[in-house]
Amino acid sequence: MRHVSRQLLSGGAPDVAPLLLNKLLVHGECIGRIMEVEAYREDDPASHTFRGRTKRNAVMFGPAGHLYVYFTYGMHFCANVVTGADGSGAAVLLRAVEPVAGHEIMSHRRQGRPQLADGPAKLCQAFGIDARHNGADLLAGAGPGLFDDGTPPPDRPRISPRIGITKAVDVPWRWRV
DNA sequence: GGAACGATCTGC
DNA sequence: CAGATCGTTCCC
Repeated sequence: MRHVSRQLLSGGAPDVAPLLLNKLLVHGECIGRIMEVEAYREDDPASHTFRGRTKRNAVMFGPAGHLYVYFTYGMHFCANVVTGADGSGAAVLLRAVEPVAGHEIMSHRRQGRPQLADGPAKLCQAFGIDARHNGADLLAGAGPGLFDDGTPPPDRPRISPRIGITKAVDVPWRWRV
């Protein structure tokens, strides 16, 4: 199994997002197949980068292949794969993965709840992803990684507007298997 | 300095 | 459907 290529992530977020479906998120013994994603980019009112670079969103403006982790609602972390050219302020939000391995530890981290990773904050909790992983390189080294096991993205992913936002609510940048 | 608000989840 | 809970952002 090999890392996803940096090249694959170098395009615009709405182009890259559907290509991440069926890729594998790996962290420690936990493995999950990506089932749902959303795209965000700099000219997009719903994006954290819309109002320019800040300390919080700096990673999104960095090179593709790094992890942008943000804290929200006072208690949740969400994880994004940074895409596009260095300086472009775009990323793909990981909204859901299907657990492939590490069910036991995920279930423990999720306090026995049956839904392990079917939401952006739930998957971070299940995989033990938090602020320490903000900026991590997903394509090299230890820590969380993004892998390709040869499973292609779906030919006809479900496409719909993004969830939980209040701006650009009709932009259809949500893809799911 | 202060207030408003989340790319959410859970339990009622 | 409302409450939890706090860092970030924006406005005064």
